[in-house]
Amino acid sequence: MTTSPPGNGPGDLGDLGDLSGDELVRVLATLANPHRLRVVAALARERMYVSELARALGISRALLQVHLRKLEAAGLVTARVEVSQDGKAMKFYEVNRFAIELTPEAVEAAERTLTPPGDGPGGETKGSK
Amino acid sequence: MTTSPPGNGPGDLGDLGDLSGDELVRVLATLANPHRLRVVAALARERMYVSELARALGISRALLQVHLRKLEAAGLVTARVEVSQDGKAMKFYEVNRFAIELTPEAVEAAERTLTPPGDGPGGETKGSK
DNA sequence: GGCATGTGCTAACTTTTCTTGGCATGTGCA
DNA sequence: TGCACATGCCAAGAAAAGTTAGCACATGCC
Repeated sequence: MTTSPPGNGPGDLGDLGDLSGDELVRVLATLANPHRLRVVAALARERMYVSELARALGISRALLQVHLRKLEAAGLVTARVEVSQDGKAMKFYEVNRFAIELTPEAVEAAERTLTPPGDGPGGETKGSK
Repeated sequence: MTTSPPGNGPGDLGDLGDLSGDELVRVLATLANPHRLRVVAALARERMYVSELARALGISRALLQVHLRKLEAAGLVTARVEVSQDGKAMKFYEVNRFAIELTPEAVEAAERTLTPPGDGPGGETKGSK
Protein backbone atom coordinates (compact mmCIF):
# COMPACT_ATOMS: atom_id res chain seq x y z
CA MET A 1 0.00 0.00 0.00
CA THR A 2 2.74 2.34 0.82
CA THR A 3 4.21 3.73 -2.34
CA SER A 4 7.75 2.81 -1.42
CA PRO A 5 9.48 1.23 -4.42
CA PRO A 6 11.23 -2.16 -4.23
CA GLY A 7 14.44 -0.75 -2.86
CA ASN A 8 13.08 -0.16 0.58
CA GLY A 9 15.54 1.25 3.05
CA PRO A 10 16.15 -0.76 6.18
CA GLY A 11 14.23 1.70 8.27
CA ASP A 12 11.18 1.97 6.05
CA LEU A 13 7.84 0.91 7.34
CA GLY A 14 5.30 -0.54 5.00
CA ASP A 15 1.74 -1.32 5.84
CA LEU A 16 0.61 -2.45 9.22
CA GLY A 17 0.61 -5.96 7.83
CA ASP A 18 4.37 -5.71 7.60
CA LEU A 19 4.73 -5.01 11.27
CA SER A 20 4.86 -7.71 13.89
CA GLY A 21 2.89 -7.10 17.02
CA ASP A 22 6.04 -6.19 18.88
CA GLU A 23 7.08 -3.72 16.22
CA LEU A 24 3.65 -2.16 16.24
CA VAL A 25 3.87 -1.71 19.99
CA ARG A 26 7.21 -0.02 19.60
CA VAL A 27 6.02 2.31 16.87
CA LEU A 28 2.93 3.28 18.81
CA ALA A 29 4.94 3.83 21.97
CA THR A 30 7.35 5.99 20.01
CA LEU A 31 4.61 8.10 18.50
CA ALA A 32 2.77 8.38 21.80
CA ASN A 33 4.78 11.36 22.96
CA PRO A 34 4.17 15.04 22.28
CA HIS A 35 7.83 15.83 21.66
CA ARG A 36 8.27 13.03 19.20
CA LEU A 37 5.00 13.84 17.50
CA ARG A 38 6.30 17.38 17.00
CA VAL A 39 9.58 16.09 15.69
CA VAL A 40 7.84 13.94 13.12
CA ALA A 41 5.56 16.81 12.17
CA ALA A 42 8.47 19.21 11.79
CA LEU A 43 10.47 16.76 9.72
CA ALA A 44 7.43 15.99 7.62
CA ARG A 45 7.53 19.62 6.48
CA GLU A 46 11.24 19.76 5.87
CA ARG A 47 14.39 17.95 6.81
CA MET A 48 16.52 19.62 9.42
CA TYR A 49 19.72 19.07 11.31
CA VAL A 50 19.74 18.44 15.03
CA SER A 51 20.62 21.86 16.43
CA GLU A 52 18.26 23.50 14.00
CA LEU A 53 15.45 21.21 15.04
CA ALA A 54 16.16 21.76 18.71
CA ARG A 55 15.86 25.49 18.24
CA ALA A 56 12.70 25.12 16.20
CA LEU A 57 11.07 23.01 18.88
CA GLY A 58 12.48 24.95 21.77
CA ILE A 59 14.03 21.97 23.52
CA SER A 60 17.59 21.07 24.48
CA ARG A 61 19.79 19.11 22.14
CA ALA A 62 20.32 16.42 24.71
CA LEU A 63 16.62 15.86 25.03
CA LEU A 64 16.04 15.99 21.32
CA GLN A 65 18.73 13.45 20.72
CA VAL A 66 17.09 10.93 22.99
CA HIS A 67 13.83 11.31 21.13
CA LEU A 68 15.45 11.21 17.73
CA ARG A 69 17.09 7.96 18.68
CA LYS A 70 13.83 6.37 19.59
CA LEU A 71 12.25 7.59 16.40
CA GLU A 72 15.13 6.21 14.41
CA ALA A 73 15.04 2.92 16.31
CA ALA A 74 11.37 2.61 15.45
CA GLY A 75 12.19 3.28 11.83
CA LEU A 76 10.16 6.46 11.65
CA VAL A 77 12.99 8.79 10.73
CA THR A 78 16.38 8.48 9.07
CA ALA A 79 19.60 10.33 9.76
CA ARG A 80 22.03 11.48 7.12
CA VAL A 81 25.28 13.22 7.90
CA GLU A 82 26.34 15.90 5.48
CA VAL A 83 29.31 18.20 5.51
CA SER A 84 28.35 21.78 4.80
CA GLN A 85 30.48 24.11 2.67
CA ASP A 86 32.08 25.60 5.73
CA GLY A 87 33.25 22.17 6.80
CA LYS A 88 30.76 21.60 9.58
CA ALA A 89 29.34 18.11 9.83
CA MET A 90 25.58 18.42 10.12
CA LYS A 91 23.27 15.54 10.89
CA PHE A 92 20.11 15.86 8.89
CA TYR A 93 17.00 13.94 9.77
CA GLU A 94 14.02 13.20 7.59
CA VAL A 95 10.84 11.21 8.08
CA ASN A 96 10.34 7.84 6.49
CA ARG A 97 7.05 7.29 4.76
CA PHE A 98 4.82 5.02 6.76
CA ALA A 99 1.15 4.15 6.78
CA ILE A 100 -0.36 2.29 9.67
CA GLU A 101 -4.02 1.62 9.89
CA LEU A 102 -5.32 1.16 13.38
CA THR A 103 -8.59 -0.72 13.73
CA PRO A 104 -9.81 -3.48 16.05
CA GLU A 105 -9.20 -5.98 13.27
CA ALA A 106 -5.68 -4.76 12.65
CA VAL A 107 -4.98 -4.97 16.35
CA GLU A 108 -6.30 -8.48 16.46
CA ALA A 109 -4.06 -9.47 13.59
CA ALA A 110 -1.03 -7.86 15.20
CA GLU A 111 -1.74 -9.54 18.51
CA ARG A 112 -1.25 -12.93 16.92
CA THR A 113 2.38 -12.10 16.26
CA LEU A 114 3.14 -10.76 19.70
CA THR A 115 5.92 -12.32 21.70
CA PRO A 116 4.11 -14.56 24.20
CA PRO A 117 3.80 -13.22 27.77
CA GLY A 118 6.79 -13.65 29.99
CA ASP A 119 8.85 -14.68 27.04
CA GLY A 120 10.94 -11.61 27.06
CA PRO A 121 14.58 -10.94 28.07
CA GLY A 122 16.30 -13.68 29.99
CA GLY A 123 13.66 -16.27 29.49
CA GLU A 124 12.69 -18.02 32.67
CA THR A 125 12.19 -21.72 32.03
CA LYS A 126 15.86 -22.25 32.58
CA GLY A 127 17.94 -20.82 35.37
CA SER A 128 19.01 -17.49 33.99
CA LYS A 129 19.75 -16.13 37.46
CA MET B 1 -15.39 6.91 7.73
CA THR B 2 -16.19 4.72 10.62
CA THR B 3 -19.54 3.10 10.11
CA SER B 4 -20.90 4.36 13.41
CA PRO B 5 -24.36 5.85 12.87
CA PRO B 6 -25.27 9.33 14.11
CA GLY B 7 -26.01 8.17 17.59
CA ASN B 8 -22.38 7.76 18.48
CA GLY B 9 -21.69 6.67 22.00
CA PRO B 10 -19.59 8.99 24.11
CA GLY B 11 -16.64 6.66 23.88
CA ASP B 12 -16.68 6.11 20.15
CA LEU B 13 -13.77 7.18 18.07
CA GLY B 14 -14.25 8.32 14.55
CA ASP B 15 -11.55 9.00 12.06
CA LEU B 16 -8.15 10.34 13.00
CA GLY B 17 -9.38 13.70 11.90
CA ASP B 18 -11.74 13.66 14.83
CA LEU B 19 -8.97 13.29 17.34
CA SER B 20 -7.03 16.19 18.72
CA GLY B 21 -3.30 15.77 18.99
CA ASP B 22 -3.59 15.15 22.70
CA GLU B 23 -6.25 12.53 22.22
CA LEU B 24 -4.17 10.82 19.59
CA VAL B 25 -1.24 10.68 21.97
CA ARG B 26 -3.44 9.11 24.59
CA VAL B 27 -4.87 6.52 22.25
CA LEU B 28 -1.45 5.58 20.94
CA ALA B 29 -0.04 5.37 24.44
CA THR B 30 -2.93 3.16 25.43
CA LEU B 31 -2.47 0.82 22.52
CA ALA B 32 1.29 0.75 22.96
CA ASN B 33 1.19 -2.02 25.52
CA PRO B 34 1.16 -5.78 24.93
CA HIS B 35 -1.44 -6.48 27.59
CA ARG B 36 -3.81 -3.89 26.30
CA LEU B 37 -3.24 -4.97 22.73
CA ARG B 38 -4.24 -8.47 23.77
CA VAL B 39 -7.29 -7.19 25.57
CA VAL B 40 -8.45 -5.33 22.50
CA ALA B 41 -7.76 -8.35 20.33
CA ALA B 42 -9.67 -10.64 22.64
CA LEU B 43 -12.62 -8.31 22.88
CA ALA B 44 -12.58 -7.83 19.12
CA ARG B 45 -13.37 -11.52 18.83
CA GLU B 46 -16.04 -11.58 21.49
CA ARG B 47 -17.20 -9.57 24.44
CA MET B 48 -16.25 -10.95 27.80
CA TYR B 49 -16.63 -10.11 31.45
CA VAL B 50 -13.64 -9.16 33.58
CA SER B 51 -12.88 -12.42 35.37
CA GLU B 52 -13.37 -14.36 32.19
CA LEU B 53 -11.00 -12.07 30.33
CA ALA B 54 -8.43 -12.31 33.09
CA ARG B 55 -8.46 -16.09 32.87
CA ALA B 56 -8.30 -16.00 29.10
CA LEU B 57 -5.27 -13.75 29.16
CA GLY B 58 -3.65 -15.38 32.14
CA ILE B 59 -3.26 -12.21 34.18
CA SER B 60 -4.59 -11.08 37.54
CA ARG B 61 -7.87 -9.24 37.79
CA ALA B 62 -6.23 -6.31 39.50
CA LEU B 63 -3.83 -5.88 36.64
CA LEU B 64 -6.50 -6.36 34.03
CA GLN B 65 -8.70 -3.76 35.66
CA VAL B 66 -6.03 -1.13 35.43
CA HIS B 67 -5.58 -1.81 31.75
CA LEU B 68 -9.30 -1.91 31.09
CA ARG B 69 -9.63 1.46 32.72
CA LYS B 70 -7.06 3.00 30.47
CA LEU B 71 -8.66 1.46 27.44
CA GLU B 72 -12.02 2.78 28.50
CA ALA B 73 -10.56 6.22 29.27
CA ALA B 74 -9.13 6.30 25.78
CA GLY B 75 -12.50 5.38 24.38
CA LEU B 76 -11.34 2.11 22.90
CA VAL B 77 -13.64 -0.18 24.85
CA THR B 78 -16.96 0.12 26.61
CA ALA B 79 -18.21 -1.54 29.77
CA ARG B 80 -21.71 -2.81 30.30
CA VAL B 81 -22.90 -4.35 33.52
CA GLU B 82 -25.35 -7.17 33.18
CA VAL B 83 -26.96 -9.37 35.79
CA SER B 84 -26.81 -13.01 34.84
CA GLN B 85 -29.70 -15.40 35.48
CA ASP B 86 -28.10 -16.60 38.69
CA GLY B 87 -28.07 -13.06 40.02
CA LYS B 88 -24.36 -12.39 39.56
CA ALA B 89 -23.47 -8.94 38.31
CA MET B 90 -21.02 -9.32 35.44
CA LYS B 91 -19.21 -6.47 33.80
CA PHE B 92 -18.96 -7.10 30.11
CA TYR B 93 -16.53 -5.22 27.94
CA GLU B 94 -16.59 -4.79 24.21
CA VAL B 95 -14.42 -2.89 21.76
CA ASN B 96 -15.55 0.30 20.15
CA ARG B 97 -15.07 0.57 16.42
CA PHE B 98 -12.24 2.92 15.61
CA ALA B 99 -10.11 3.65 12.59
CA ILE B 100 -6.97 5.66 12.91
CA GLU B 101 -4.69 6.23 10.01
CA LEU B 102 -1.11 6.89 10.92
CA THR B 103 1.01 8.67 8.32
CA PRO B 104 3.49 11.53 8.44
CA GLU B 105 0.78 13.83 7.11
CA ALA B 106 -1.73 12.72 9.70
CA VAL B 107 0.85 13.26 12.41
CA GLU B 108 1.57 16.71 11.11
CA ALA B 109 -2.10 17.55 11.20
CA ALA B 110 -2.50 16.20 14.70
CA GLU B 111 0.53 18.10 15.89
CA ARG B 112 -1.17 21.38 15.08
CA THR B 113 -3.82 20.67 17.70
CA LEU B 114 -1.42 19.64 20.42
CA THR B 115 -1.46 21.49 23.70
CA PRO B 116 1.52 23.85 23.46
CA PRO B 117 4.67 22.82 25.37
CA GLY B 118 4.79 23.64 29.05
CA ASP B 119 1.11 24.45 28.92
CA GLY B 120 0.08 21.48 30.90
CA PRO B 121 -1.08 21.18 34.53
CA GLY B 122 -0.30 24.39 36.34
CA GLY B 123 -0.68 26.51 33.27
CA GLU B 124 1.43 29.62 33.40
CA THR B 125 0.99 31.99 30.49
CA LYS B 126 -2.60 32.84 31.18
CA GLY B 127 -4.45 32.91 34.38
CA SER B 128 -6.66 29.91 33.94
CA LYS B 129 -6.79 29.37 37.67
C1' DG C 1 43.59 32.53 21.09
C1' DG C 2 38.77 33.09 22.01
C1' DC C 3 34.06 32.77 20.52
C1' DA C 4 30.26 30.72 17.95
C1' DT C 5 28.32 26.60 15.91
C1' DG C 6 28.08 21.70 14.94
C1' DT C 7 28.28 16.76 17.21
C1' DG C 8 28.36 13.18 21.00
C1' DC C 9 28.08 11.10 25.58
C1' DT C 10 26.88 9.99 30.39
C1' DA C 11 25.71 10.24 35.22
C1' DA C 12 21.90 11.37 38.14
C1' DC C 13 17.43 12.94 39.32
C1' DT C 14 12.36 13.10 38.71
C1' DT C 15 8.19 11.38 37.16
C1' DT C 16 5.22 8.03 35.33
C1' DT C 17 3.78 3.44 34.47
C1' DC C 18 3.38 -1.30 35.59
C1' DT C 19 2.37 -5.10 38.69
C1' DT C 20 1.51 -7.53 42.88
C1' DG C 21 -0.91 -8.70 47.06
C1' DG C 22 -4.30 -8.13 50.35
C1' DC C 23 -8.75 -7.02 51.76
C1' DA C 24 -13.84 -5.94 51.34
C1' DT C 25 -18.65 -6.64 49.40
C1' DG C 26 -22.44 -9.29 47.21
C1' DT C 27 -25.02 -13.57 45.27
C1' DG C 28 -26.18 -18.54 44.57
C1' DC C 29 -25.89 -23.10 46.23
C1' DA C 30 -24.87 -27.66 48.75
C1' DT D 1 -22.52 -21.78 57.29
C1' DG D 2 -18.85 -22.23 54.07
C1' DC D 3 -17.31 -22.47 49.27
C1' DA D 4 -17.18 -20.63 44.63
C1' DC D 5 -17.24 -16.74 41.74
C1' DA D 6 -18.31 -11.87 40.56
C1' DT D 7 -16.84 -6.86 41.60
C1' DG D 8 -14.00 -3.04 43.63
C1' DC D 9 -10.26 -0.47 45.77
C1' DC D 10 -5.70 0.74 47.56
C1' DA D 11 -1.00 0.72 49.29
C1' DA D 12 3.67 -0.11 47.95
C1' DG D 13 7.54 -1.71 45.54
C1' DA D 14 9.83 -2.36 40.92
C1' DA D 15 10.78 -0.91 36.42
C1' DA D 16 10.84 2.21 32.60
C1' DA D 17 10.71 6.77 30.58
C1' DG D 18 11.73 11.54 30.48
C1' DT D 19 14.91 15.52 31.48
C1' DT D 20 18.64 18.19 32.98
C1' DA D 21 23.34 19.52 33.41
C1' DG D 22 27.97 19.21 32.31
C1' DC D 23 31.88 17.90 29.71
C1' DA D 24 34.41 16.56 25.41
C1' DC D 25 35.78 17.21 20.49
C1' DA D 26 35.99 19.52 15.72
C1' DT D 27 35.73 23.56 12.42
C1' DG D 28 35.41 28.48 10.70
C1' DC D 29 36.35 33.14 11.66
C1' DC D 30 37.68 37.85 13.82
